[in-house]
Amino acid sequence: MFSFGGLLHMSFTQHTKKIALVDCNSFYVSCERLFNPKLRNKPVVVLSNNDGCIISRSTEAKALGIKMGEPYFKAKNIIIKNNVQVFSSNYSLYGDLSRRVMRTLKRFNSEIEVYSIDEAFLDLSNFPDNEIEGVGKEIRSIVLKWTGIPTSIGIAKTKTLSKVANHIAKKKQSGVVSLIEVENIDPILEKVEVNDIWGVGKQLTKFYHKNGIYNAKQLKNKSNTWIKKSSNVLSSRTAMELKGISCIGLEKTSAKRKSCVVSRSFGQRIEDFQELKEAVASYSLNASEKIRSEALVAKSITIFIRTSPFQSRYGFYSNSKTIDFPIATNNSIEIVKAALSGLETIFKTGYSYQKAGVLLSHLSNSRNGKNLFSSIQDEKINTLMKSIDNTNYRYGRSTLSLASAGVHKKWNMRRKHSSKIDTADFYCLPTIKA
DNA sequence: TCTGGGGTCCTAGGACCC
DNA sequence: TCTGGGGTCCTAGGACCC
Repeated sequence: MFSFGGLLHMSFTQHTKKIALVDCNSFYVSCERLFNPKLRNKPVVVLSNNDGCIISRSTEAKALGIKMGEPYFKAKNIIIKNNVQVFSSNYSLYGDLSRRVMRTLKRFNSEIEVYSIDEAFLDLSNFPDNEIEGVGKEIRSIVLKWTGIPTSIGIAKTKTLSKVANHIAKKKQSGVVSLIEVENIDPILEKVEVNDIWGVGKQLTKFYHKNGIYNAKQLKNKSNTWIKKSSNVLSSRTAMELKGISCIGLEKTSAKRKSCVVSRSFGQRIEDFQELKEAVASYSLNASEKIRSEALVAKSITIFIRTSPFQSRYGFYSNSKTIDFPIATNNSIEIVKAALSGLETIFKTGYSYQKAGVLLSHLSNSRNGKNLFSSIQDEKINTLMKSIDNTNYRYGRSTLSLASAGVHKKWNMRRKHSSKIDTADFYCLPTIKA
């Protein structure tokens, strides 16, 4: 009896599930700071594409009251008054640094889930409970030392709880919070507002508030059947996870993606059909190239255009058209052709277009199910696509393009504040003046 | 003047079948 | 005149994430 109980206890402590969420602090700002140490301890923001919104803020910028996602022009006053440093986003830099961070994390457990450009879940169940906080601190300091990127780490029994822990860690000096050995987490959950829970967005917040649920403790204690009945399975999963029951597994193998979108807001509004065609052709080329690089083919394409939803005085117009390919493809020429024919059907004159995009969907592996009709013609096209991709890889995107994608690209997005740092491009190395 | 982009999953409801 | 019911599959749209 005794030994049985002991065994049970042992196996239990050994296998306590421990999920860490490692999240880079103000990631894009941290990346810019890495190459410009003068930015340390100063307010810095990074803008979205087209210099539209603020999507990353340093602690100092947050303290000034600059909001996440706020349009740049609305925050301009605060920015100028406080000499906030502003950067256009530089995704090739951030992507590169992200890979360095992830590579470092893999040293602690090769099976990690890279959840986004600046976040990863790690399974740390193999470490003893009472050492877990120390392990977290170790991870944090190694990542900082090897990549220069500061992180926050939350550790708990489920992904949702590790998000909560991470939320708290962000405000702590040590940057690491573990809920593993906390006997009763209710007092902690009580301080977490329901809208700050992972998986609870605007609509659910509204719904929960209507039902008297304002914090994570209240959601945790709500009956599961009620949640499932009045909301959906995702919500009930969230609640279970708050209870400490793991329902959302780690996705260690990066699954093949199912769709691929390329869309942009224009630097200037477009009224001219010809220009719109150029933009759509250019996005189609990008999307085709992307799926080719992942050895995927698309079964269908959706083209969409719209005017600005913020300037209704000219009338709002938004439309899309989906076209199926007879045979799944990743051939640029075919994809551009379909995109332009789709565009013809939805374009209306008299509107000032603000944004367009293409969505390739029903993606599948290009090597499986080679179709019966593949011919010498197809082989030729494949060879052509390959050489376009190689050339563009070597000499920069859009060295080789299709005429329909245009040359002048008046619609190209604004990037007034780029740091122009590209860790993968020799010509972008910073120059040092003697 | 100026408001991002790229994903995933779930569900309701329609189409279709027997 | 009366006009079933249950199952599956697919898709569009919504909600959420970063």
